[in-house]
Amino acid sequence: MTSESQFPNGGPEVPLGFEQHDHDHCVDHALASVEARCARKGLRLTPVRRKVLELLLQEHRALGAYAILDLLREAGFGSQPPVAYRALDFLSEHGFVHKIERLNAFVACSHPGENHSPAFMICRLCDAVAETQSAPAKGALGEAARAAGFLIERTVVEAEGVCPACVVKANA
Amino acid sequence: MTSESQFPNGGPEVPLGFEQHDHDHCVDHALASVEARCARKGLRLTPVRRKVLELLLQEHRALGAYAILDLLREAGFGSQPPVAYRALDFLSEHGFVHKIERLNAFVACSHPGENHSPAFMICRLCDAVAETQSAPAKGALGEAARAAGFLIERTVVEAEGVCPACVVKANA
DNA sequence: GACCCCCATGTGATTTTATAACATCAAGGT
DNA sequence: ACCTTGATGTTATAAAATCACATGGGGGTC
Repeated sequence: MTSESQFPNGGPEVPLGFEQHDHDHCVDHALASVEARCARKGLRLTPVRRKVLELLLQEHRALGAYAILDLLREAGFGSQPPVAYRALDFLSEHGFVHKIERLNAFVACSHPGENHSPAFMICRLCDAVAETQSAPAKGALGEAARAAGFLIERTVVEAEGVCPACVVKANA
Repeated sequence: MTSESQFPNGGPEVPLGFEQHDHDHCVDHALASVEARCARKGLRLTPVRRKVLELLLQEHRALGAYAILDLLREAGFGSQPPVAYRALDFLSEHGFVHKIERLNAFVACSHPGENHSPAFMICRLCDAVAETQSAPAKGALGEAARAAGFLIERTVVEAEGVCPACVVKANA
């Protein structure tokens, strides 16, 4: 397995996570991890579903359902919208991909753990998306919910702004 | 001006904010406040824009752009999508209404203050939406952004769950 | 007043995103 | 062999959003 020092100059131009890394390795690793989790839980990671996940991991950025659909077509799968949406439904239901509401687009989950409430940073200049953790129920929102008697089941947390790379470009 | 005790039994059935109140008064108050702010800032609160805001205040829940469009048509305004979207763009640009990304819908802002980063609680059973404040930049997300060098400009915070009224119904 | 510019509105057409409805098919159990 | 269940393929349609271009109204300036 290759080390990240293989890319002294940054490797492939992949913005997600705002940092460079050994991408092939990270795709393989993520796929293997999802396969293992599906096996453990008795979930069926069928060819289409696996392909959609692989595409999202490979692209490593937020893709619209129709962009995914195009890639599926190229890969020889069905090319009608429900094909993509059904795979995305499955994958996001189980936390393997996340929908970015703000972009109507989807990213592969970049966190290994089982349950997490993800938060995203979206660059308005280059559309890069980085995933991180949030604990919205712990802050002001959680307090308001408790006070109102509202039961939080799920949270959408998305920050829009400028990613480090674009900040540099903007100042150049 | 009427006091809220006018509705000992809850008044009109309006779920937003998860509480009952004197709705006519709150609409008038909000409209007047927005008018004042527009006057101060030199913003043009034109008839369509004012009407859209009024409709959202009156309905007091999240409305899709096309629902708004229908109401505009009934009120004698233009009825093509851009009419609604342009008014909504203006109103949300200036913080008088907010878009609920999760629902592709819009609500009137229920907070008077100038700048605020709103957060929303969305009931998955009755679609009621309550606005509250958040400080996402203060928690885990803010920390991650600082660490990554990401500049947050705007945040989307939406909690999905069950509102107090529907919790009661569900237990009945 | 005539002109111009800016901005908002009206309108038709189109694009993008998402779902409904129904037929087919493969895997696993009885 | 039969049935059930869940996944896929396909056609059609709904819902959300934008593009492009024409019209019109208010304020300036000369």
